[in-house]
Parts: sequence; C-alpha cells; structure tokens
Amino acid sequence: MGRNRATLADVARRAGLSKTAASMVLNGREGTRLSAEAHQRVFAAAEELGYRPNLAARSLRTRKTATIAFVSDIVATTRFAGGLIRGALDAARERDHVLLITETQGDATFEQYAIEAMLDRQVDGVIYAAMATRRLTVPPAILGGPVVLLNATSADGLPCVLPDDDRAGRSVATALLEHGHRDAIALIGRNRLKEGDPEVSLAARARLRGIQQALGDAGVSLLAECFCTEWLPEHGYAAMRGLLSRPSRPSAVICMNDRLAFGAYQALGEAGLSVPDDISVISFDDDPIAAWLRPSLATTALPHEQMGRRAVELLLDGGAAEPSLVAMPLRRRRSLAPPAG
Amino acid sequence: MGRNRATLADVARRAGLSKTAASMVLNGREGTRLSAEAHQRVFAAAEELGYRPNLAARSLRTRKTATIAFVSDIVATTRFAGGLIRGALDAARERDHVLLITETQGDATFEQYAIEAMLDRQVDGVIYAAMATRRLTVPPAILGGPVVLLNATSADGLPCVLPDDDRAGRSVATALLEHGHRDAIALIGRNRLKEGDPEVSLAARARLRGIQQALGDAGVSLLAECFCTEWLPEHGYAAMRGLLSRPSRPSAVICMNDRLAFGAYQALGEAGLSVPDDISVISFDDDPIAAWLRPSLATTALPHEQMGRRAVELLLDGGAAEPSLVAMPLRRRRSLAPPAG
DNA sequence: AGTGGTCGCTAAACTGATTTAGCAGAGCAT
DNA sequence: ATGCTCTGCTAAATCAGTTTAGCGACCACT
Repeated sequence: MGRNRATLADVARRAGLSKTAASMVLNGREGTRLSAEAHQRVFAAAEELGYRPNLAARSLRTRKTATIAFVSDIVATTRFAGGLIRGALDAARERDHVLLITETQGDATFEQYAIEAMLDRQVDGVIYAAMATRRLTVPPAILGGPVVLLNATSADGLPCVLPDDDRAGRSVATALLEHGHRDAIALIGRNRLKEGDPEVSLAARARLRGIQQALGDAGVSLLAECFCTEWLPEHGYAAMRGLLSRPSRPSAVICMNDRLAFGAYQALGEAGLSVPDDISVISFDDDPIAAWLRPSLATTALPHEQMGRRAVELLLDGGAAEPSLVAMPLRRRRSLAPPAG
Repeated sequence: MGRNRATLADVARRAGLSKTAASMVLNGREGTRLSAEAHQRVFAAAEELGYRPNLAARSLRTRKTATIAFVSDIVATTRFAGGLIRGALDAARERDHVLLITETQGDATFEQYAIEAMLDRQVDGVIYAAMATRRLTVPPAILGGPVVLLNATSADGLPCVLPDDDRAGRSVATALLEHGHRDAIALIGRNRLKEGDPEVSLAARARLRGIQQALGDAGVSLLAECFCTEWLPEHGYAAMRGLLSRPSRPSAVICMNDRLAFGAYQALGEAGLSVPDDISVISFDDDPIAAWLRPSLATTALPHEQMGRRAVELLLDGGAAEPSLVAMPLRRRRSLAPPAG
C-alpha cells in the first residue's frame, strides 16, 4: 500500500530547498520569511510529485493523528447506528479527520482490547457511544484525553450528546391533543426496568415524563397504560389486543417506539379496525418501518445523524459541559386524525 | 490522549539493557542470543511501566499499521451495513487489526478524499464495499496495495466477496416446490434495470436465474411475474393488488426482497386473505422485519456478518482469485404452507 | 569601521520504534 | 601466544516528518 510515495525530502530536493523550507511552505506557516518564489517552487514540486505527507511520521512528532476513535457497545451493528456513524463521518470529514471504529459488544475483555488498540494508535479523542440511550460507566483508560459520550451520560459529568426525549414526549402528547384527543388516550410500552434504571434506559423515563407533563398541563389523564417487557412488535401486538378487549376503546394510542406501534397495527388490522379513522397512533424513533406502514406512522425521529455530528463537533471544537440535547423532530403522517364520532 | 506513556527507551533503561534488546525481547525475535535473565528483566520492566508500543512510530519503520480501510459507497449507514461491519470488526480483532471506516456516499469527490485519507494513514489494505451487490469500477488509487471487494465485483478480477444469490433463488423456489406449489407460483419484483445492468445490481439477475432454473428443472413455469420500479413496500403492495385482481389467484408468491414482501402482506391483509392459508410468501434478505411480520416471513438471509468476516480474511490471509460466494441460508418461517384445497 | 537588524534560508535535533552491523569477552584449539 | 568461534549485548542508522536554533548576506546607522 502506498509504496513509492514521494517524501518531503523528495519535494525539497526538487524545489532546490531544504526539508525545513518545504515543510513550512506546505504547512502554510506564518512568519517564515521564505520568498514568494520559494513558495512557488515548493508547491510546484509537491504537485508534480503528487506529494502527500505520511501522517504516521507527522503524528510521531506532533502527537496528532487527525483520527477519532468511535467506540460503541453494540451500536455499529444495529440499524440505529447508521445515522450516528454517518453524522460522525460527515463532521469528521469536514474537519479533516477520520474515524477508527470498534465495537465492544458489551464485553469487558473486548472493550479493554478495543480501547488499547485505539490508544496505541494515538487517536486524538474518543467518542463512546451506546445503542440504547442510557447512563454508563466510562472505562478509566480513555479519560487521559478528550472524550464525548454519544447517546449516553455518565456520573463523571463528561460532555455528552443525547436525544431530547422529554420534549419528544411532550410533542407526541401535544400532537394528539391538537387533533382533539383527550380522555381516550392509551399508552403502550410502560416498562419498570427501563423507566427505573438509568443504566438500562434514559429514554423511557424521559418520554414518559414528557407525555405526562403535556397531558397534565391540558388536564388530561391517560385512559390506560400497558406494560411491556420489551419494546418489540410482538409486545405491541399483545398490548393492543389487551386494549381492544377492554370495555372502552381508546381513540388514540401512544407507543413508546415504532416497533411496538408496528405490532399495534397488526392487532388493529386483525381486529378490522382502521388507523386513523378508528384509532390514531403515534410513536417514537422514526424507524424506517414507520414510513412503510399503511397508513404511514406519525412518530418523533431519533436524530441520529445530528447526534453523531454533534459528538464530533463537541470533541474537536470543545463545548459546553452540560448535556447537549438534540431535538427529535415530529414526523406528522397519516396515522393521526380527530377521534371518531 | 495517551500522554505520559512509557516508551521503549524507558523500558530498556529500567531493565538495564539497550533499546535493541528490549525491542527484540518484546517482539519475541528468534535467534537473538539474549539471556533468559534479560528476557525476564525486559518483561518485568514493560509490565511495571504498563508499556504499550507506539504504533505510529513502529509503522514508520515497518510500513505496517495493522489498520484496514473499510471504504463503502453508502453501506455504513444502512441497516444492511451493520452485519458487514460487525463481521469485519470481529475478524479484524482476531488478527489484531483495526478498521478505519469511511463512506463515499457515491460522490466522486468524497471518494477521492476518503481514499487519500486512508492512504495517508498507511493502511495495510482496503475493503471496498457496496451497498447493493453490483459490479463497480475501483478507483485506481487503491490498486497499489491489497484490495478486497465486498458485496461487489469489478472488471479487474480483484478478490471479492458476494452472497450466493443464484443458489438462494434455487432454494427459495425449491422450498415452494417442496410444499407442493407448482402451477400457481407468482413472482414479485422483476426489474429490467436491476436485471440488466450489473453496475446497478447483480442480485436481481442471479436470484431470477436461480428461481427459473429450479422451477425449470421441475417442469414448472411461473403463473405471473410483476415488474416493480423499486423494491420498496409500496411496490410490493401495488404488485400484490395487481395479482389479486387477476382471474386466477396464485397459491404462492416469491418476492425479490423482504420489503416487497412486507408490501405484499399489507395488500393481502386488506384483501382479507391469510398467509399462508390462502397464499404462501417467500422472499430474500432476512431484513429484521421478516421476523416481525405476522406470520413470520420465510426468506433467505443475506449473510452480512460472514461476508464482512470473509473480506478481512481474504485481505489479510490472501485467498483465491475467483469470487468468494457466501451461502444465503433459508429461514423457514410461518409464511409457507401447502396450497389451499 | 564596527554594530545591529532584517531577510531568506538550513543544519540538526527530535518523535519512538525496528534493524543492521559489529564489539567485547570467554572458551577452545593450535 | 595466537587465532577462531561463540555468546550476549549495543551503537547507530533508519523511517518521514516538525521544530529549534542559528548562519551568512546585505543594509542602515553611528
């Protein structure tokens, strides 16, 4: 790979100048008194030779590699990860940086290994990302340099980037209120573990709080709340069947994520009920399936790309100590309508 | 990041030996005549200082970075990418390598930039991945070193890793034949562009060929073939509606991917038809939604993890020149049943 | 004539590893 | 005593950059 690359010495020789001169010119150093002609010659020589600096050599001296470690528990493999990585890649490129990506799979040995591999390569900083929005403990090894937590917080008060689930909860509830739903709103996806343990999830609690606040402000309380052990389609399906077996049918359902909503759709379809004519549905995440469902599902988008981008910005440009909350935009789609009757 | 790291010189000093000795001991060099005691002292010193070699410095000398470039058109952001990356990460870790990931977004400027960024960092090789299985033209810049194409081929005869779509097509058709379907099998997802232009897709043609061969061998021909401009749920929905409006209803439908199948399910649901009692459905990809559908969708899995893994193995361990085909396992699920009546 | 300052540039040190070439001392045969 | 080999180890070069310190030429000023 990259044999025969021209070196700085080659450029200098061709320009008839010293390595020092060539280095300074190519780095655009201010305050050197190199002549305009010297600049010309160096640029010309570099151009002709197709010179590109060897970053390994440079970083040996400067201790900068223009490389960021992106360490995640398991995020790189889920479809949620794509956005985080893409955003981070974009922002990194804009700043002439590159991403070294590893995954720990939640395994302490792998994590140890991954972090050492990154540090051995002299990365300029670490983005430590989690798949589920949650609080975690940062391995001490990475605390020697800049760190940003992505989709996670820690007790250390490290800079972090989180989706604004609280506000998302409010906007979901508000959207239903705006459509005229009041006393027949049900919630699918309560979960004691997720709501109670910040190391499992921060999102569940925040979403719930946002929903309750918005409804509370409007003097409305939930018709029903369904607990689900997981947030998968089958649980949404079961929850919705449970709701439909009750005497009073909800006019609208909030699902804690789109996969639950997908399951809810399935139950509604089997029951011969129509979304949104019989029941409105709204949800969180903006999973790709949300747009594929019939009718398309209104939801609040997890702004993964922006979050990934923000993490890089925070890491390289520095930033506030308080958590950086990224708005979750509401996607208004066909699953919303005023209550029937 | 990583200030205060002990250097080889520190280790040597503490061991009371030269850098040379320390280097040789730590690298386990054969044929040096260093005493057992010298070995002891070096290992002890390295241990006590928590020594880790600076890979930038090492690679300057050895021209090896233990780093692989993973360049993709757009793969890193789709949910399909996860598996490719995870497999590659796993295999890389097993070989003490690390992945530098970039995305070109199909943009020539970005691609140029990404490749230069990788080469500047002296990567040991490049994995060039495509989102859609297709033939592509490899940028000449990366041909200076080892390259493996992932989910793609090229005219250059470079080593490449592809899913075995042809065989998948045969196993899909065979599965239907085994359930007793013969003369009422329909196909959703014909597409002249995908089938005709290898630079757009190799999968469409291979899947189709496999299906036709298996059916042909059984003396069966398709009841109907639906063309779709894209392979999205809405197209599957429209195609299935079209099929249902015809006089003779199919007993089974093959969809060219799971998203089409999802759309087909929607149309069947609306028509009040049951999968698999009225119509069996089988498909390709094993998208996460396949398992979430009710009933769960039989499909052939794109073996992304294995493909990513294979690419790294091919790159580092060398391998055959012919395309490395990875089997697409058939996932037998509830959407298959014998034809009604 | 000597001094000081600016201009335009370079030699050499430095980063942290690997690798080549070779040195000092011991043991042994002649 | 001399030459030879073997053992156990090290000095120094090398990779490709950046950075520090400073040199020689020229000019202006006293």
